[in-house]
Amino acid sequence: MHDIRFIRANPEAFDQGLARRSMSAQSGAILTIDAARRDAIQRAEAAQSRRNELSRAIGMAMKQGQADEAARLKAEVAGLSTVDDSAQHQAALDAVLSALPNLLDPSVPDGADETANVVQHQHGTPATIPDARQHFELGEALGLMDFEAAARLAGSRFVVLKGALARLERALGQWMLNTQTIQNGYTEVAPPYLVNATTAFGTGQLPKFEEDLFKAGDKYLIPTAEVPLTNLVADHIIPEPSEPLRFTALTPCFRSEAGSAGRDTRGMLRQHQFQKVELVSITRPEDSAAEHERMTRCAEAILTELGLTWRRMLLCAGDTGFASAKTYDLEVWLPGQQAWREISSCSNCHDFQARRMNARFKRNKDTVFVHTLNGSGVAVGRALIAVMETHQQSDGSIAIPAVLQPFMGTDRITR
RNA sequence: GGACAGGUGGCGGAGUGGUCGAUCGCGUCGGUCUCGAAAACCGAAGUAGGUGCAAGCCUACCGUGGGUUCGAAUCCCACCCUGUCCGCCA
Repeated sequence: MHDIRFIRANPEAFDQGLARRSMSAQSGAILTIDAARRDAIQRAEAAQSRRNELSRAIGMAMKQGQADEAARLKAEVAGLSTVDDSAQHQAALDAVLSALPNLLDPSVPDGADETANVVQHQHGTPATIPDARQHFELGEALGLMDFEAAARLAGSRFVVLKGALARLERALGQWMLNTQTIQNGYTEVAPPYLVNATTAFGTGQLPKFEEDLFKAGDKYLIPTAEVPLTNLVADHIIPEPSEPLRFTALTPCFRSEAGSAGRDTRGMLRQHQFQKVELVSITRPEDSAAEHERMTRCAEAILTELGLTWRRMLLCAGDTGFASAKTYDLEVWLPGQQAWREISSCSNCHDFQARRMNARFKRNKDTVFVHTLNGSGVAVGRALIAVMETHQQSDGSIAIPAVLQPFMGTDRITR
């Protein structure tokens, strides 16, 4: 959500910010609504003030037994105009502002799409495995990955994992969660997987992206634990966070994948349901940039310890998400697919979500909006894919990374 | 799902139609005292919007939304949430 006062004071800067996202100028239309809104407020409040004044006088007159005077004042109140259309103008303003994306951090490069993203760092070199197979080929050959069964049970974009692969998914989730809590100091949270509309609005899923969510009754299935974790501070004035608040959760995530029909239909790269370890930080404004780097490193360490080849991408203007001011994507190399694929996305949202959910802290006399950050630490389903394709053996078995062996009870998955 | 009881400022808890944004306690902040701290004492402090160079002034907010009234934290209606008991149930 944008600060109307910022737009009022800096209309050109605001429009230039939108232009970086290939959006047309909005400040003119916004300020017109704002002017009408303030005019309506002033008229309504003036009338209200006069009425309050007369009401007090009536009370006084009645107390002193001056019935005639009271009656005269009542008649005067009855003649007062009571129109208050400020709420309509406010609603119109909110509708416009809540649908506009966050302004970008100055360090974000220009560009229209992912081709303009910038490689920041690369760990390892893409392996060329002779006759490398993709994860679904490996999984089906092992008899532990069943897309047909999932389709019968639920439909497309689901998978059934069995035996050692089901256990591998569980091992990945447990190990990642342990790492983020024990080593990196995040507080483990077990949040609801369904949230109400207010919560979904707070992080920016609503109103613009409702079609991406699954709905159950009047609730929404979370598309990421970012939604409940970030909203933990919604509507709160917290103590000044000299050290960032850090939350993590391992949850299933549910996405309708509306609009991605035909993309990544084979395998379990793009599913309606997947596990993810999410990282969320709540910081002071001056701390969010450093926290963004720290959070990204917390995700990167996971990939390194799993023996994966990865690179950090700084997303360009056109590829940065709605609520984010700056995003790093982590991509892993998938030897079977011979491609880099996103496995984590770490975003600094500045105060954009904080404004939507009214999350602040107190500093001296001021109430200040917090900064919110979120990142995958990391996506479990995609980590499973990466481990399978990276550590596949010529006989079709999968070598288990050392860090996962205690959770697996074995160093290899075989038929 | 049914029956009761509740939802008030960071927390606890008063307040049942007329200067109530709201008594009080705890906690917080500033000060006095002290070498320093504690205790004690004194004082300050809600959120948002509008307006003004500013001091300030105005408006709204007592779960949410309506209603009654000149006037609502207080009365009425609906809904949401919490607690207790009952029913059902992993």
